Amino acid sequence: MDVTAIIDSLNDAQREAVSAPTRSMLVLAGAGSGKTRVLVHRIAWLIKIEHISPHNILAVTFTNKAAKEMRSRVEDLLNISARSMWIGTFHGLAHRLLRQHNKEAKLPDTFQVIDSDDQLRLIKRLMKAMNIDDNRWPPKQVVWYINAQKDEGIRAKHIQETGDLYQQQLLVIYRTYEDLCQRSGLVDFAELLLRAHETLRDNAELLAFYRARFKHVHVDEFQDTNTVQYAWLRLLTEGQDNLFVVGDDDQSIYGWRGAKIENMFNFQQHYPNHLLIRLEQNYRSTGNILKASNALIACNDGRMGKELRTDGGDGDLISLYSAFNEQDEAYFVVERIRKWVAEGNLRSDIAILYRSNAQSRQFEEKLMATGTPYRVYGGLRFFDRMEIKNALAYLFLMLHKDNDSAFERIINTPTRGVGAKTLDDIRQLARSKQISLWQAMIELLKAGHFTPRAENALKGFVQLINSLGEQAEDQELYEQVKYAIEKSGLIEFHKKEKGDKGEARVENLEELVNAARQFEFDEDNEENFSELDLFLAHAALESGDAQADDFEDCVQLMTLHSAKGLEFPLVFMVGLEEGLFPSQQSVDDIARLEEERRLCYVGMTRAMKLLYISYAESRRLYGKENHPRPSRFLKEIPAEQMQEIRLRASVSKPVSTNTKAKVILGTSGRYQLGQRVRHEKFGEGVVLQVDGEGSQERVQINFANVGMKWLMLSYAKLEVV
DNA sequence: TTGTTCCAGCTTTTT
DNA sequence: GCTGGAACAA
Repeated sequence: MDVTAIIDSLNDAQREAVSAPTRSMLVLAGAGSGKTRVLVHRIAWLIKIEHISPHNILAVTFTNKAAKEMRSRVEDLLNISARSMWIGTFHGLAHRLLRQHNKEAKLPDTFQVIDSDDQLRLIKRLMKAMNIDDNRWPPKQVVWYINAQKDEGIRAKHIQETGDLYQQQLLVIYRTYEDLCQRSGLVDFAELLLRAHETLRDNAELLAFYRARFKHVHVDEFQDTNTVQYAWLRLLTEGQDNLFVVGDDDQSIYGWRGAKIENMFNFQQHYPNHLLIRLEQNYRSTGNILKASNALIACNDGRMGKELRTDGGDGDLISLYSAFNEQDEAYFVVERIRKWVAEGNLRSDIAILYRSNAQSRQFEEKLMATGTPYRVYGGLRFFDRMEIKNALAYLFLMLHKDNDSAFERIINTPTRGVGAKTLDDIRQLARSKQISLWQAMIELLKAGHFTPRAENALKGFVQLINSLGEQAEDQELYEQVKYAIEKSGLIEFHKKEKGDKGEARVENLEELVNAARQFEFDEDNEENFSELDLFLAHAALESGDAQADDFEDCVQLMTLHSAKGLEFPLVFMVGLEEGLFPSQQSVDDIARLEEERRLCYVGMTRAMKLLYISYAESRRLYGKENHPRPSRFLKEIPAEQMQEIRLRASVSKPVSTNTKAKVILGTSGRYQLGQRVRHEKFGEGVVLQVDGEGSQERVQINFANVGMKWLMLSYAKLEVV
């Protein structure tokens, strides 16, 4: 292969980044400027032109999806298998490191990764055992505190005791939690990263080995790295000048999760020899969308500075719709979708983006009513579902009897007659003798401590878990899974659940068997972990997509956060209201407000051709009627790029936006907002909206007797009262 | 052990 | 206004 295949398709800036001689590099990649492309081509360049072995390349991403995509794109481009290349998420790579060097990491070789849900349960249990008031110290806040410390690389022992009782208690819980995890070999997400960092830092030999191995280190979405992640990267690359990072400070939207946008500025200090490259050529959006986005983000201070441009035309103006209320907003969006589809376009090219998940409901209802297929992103992921976690807990416990989280989860699921009293006794003994719940149960059984009923139940449980373990020895992975969910009675248990909920659960369990069948066991995985072990770790680290890819053509609904990295020809950004977007909690803090603005920027730059922005003048939130002001972000978008859409024939009250153009629909002017009319069947009502033109013209009327209705003017016989 | 009722809480969530 | 979880009663 020659050079041309790798760099011909690139623009000048991209080409410079891809083909530069080895040194640290910061690629400031604007939205839609081809940042993944640069990473992929850079790696291809190293392998093909610089003859670097894939073995010597490390690439880190944040999501499993991004990691997979990057690997397959490199492989496609070069037509080789790049298996020996380390590409993965920070968490995945940290896990791999800890597995391979568990001794150096001071972890038992049976250590287990726990997800955030397990972590919360663990903290709750711990606090109960410590008799801590969970009103003063809500477990969620405790978890947040602990993770925030770990993200900063701070252990309990590093924290100074203060006189503050609240802080003091948090610290005590943190310390106890650390001990408990260490004793039972549990590793939460933040711990994976922190432990991986410490392990390298404290083992000169290991560190030297990995520094020698990873001759080139690449990072995607660098603006989202937290303190520990960056420290880990620095450790690996210190003195080597080989850290290649790609990021966009304007798209940093995870500060609240510990991401440090400062890492981008610090990088420039820490790697003084670095080359800075800006990718500002945008291949996604029209000129108007880019101009508007540029203007909005320019309102932020402390940026590295970047302006997106396109060679394409200006395209359509951004449309702004001021809705009467949230119902009306949803109606408007769905109506536009109907038109778009009627014009022969794909539903899957449409995204509805909102600030908070709760906003999806309105749109779902309206979409459902019009029979428009849609898909909501977010929500529970496959491996997070209760039934799946229960099934996995059986497998966990069969493998590691001392895993207390698994024990707690399934000791009475399905119900087998083990009540609170029985469980309390077990917990008590476990705590006082510092042994696992399983061991405590065995001891109490031996001592004949329980009532006959409880004893039977527990004996049956022990037998069940043991028999699963015995069976497993000569079974394939998927057979083990299948056997476990059947023998455990989980299938039966969920079948009994009323409604289609239970049905869905059983289906999910069957899907789990499938997932096990498809699980790719990495035989040459340097360490001799069992297939089941790796499958369970996989389940914790990769939560799995919410739904398996549904190939039906449907409208995409998601939060602005989950839209990052995606693009759609038609985008609706909804709920642009003060208090909602920017969110109430952010308006008093400049740093958080700027993050909201970046979020808005991320949303706008998802749009390729058409962007609709809307807000409601009145919105029901938590059961209360609100009259929010339009979002300040609307005023930051230049009027030249916007047009205001009006469905209503008459404008009830002027809105405080600065749009130049106005598009007024439903112009016949026969009916006006607020006009009283009479329908021969429905009785009297008030006109709420007018929409459409000519024979398509329709009015929405709120009837005193039958509520809101949409009527076609050409059919409905209306009388002005 | 199960069903009921009451009550807080309520942005965003790559792993 | 809805939901999940905890506290109750049966």
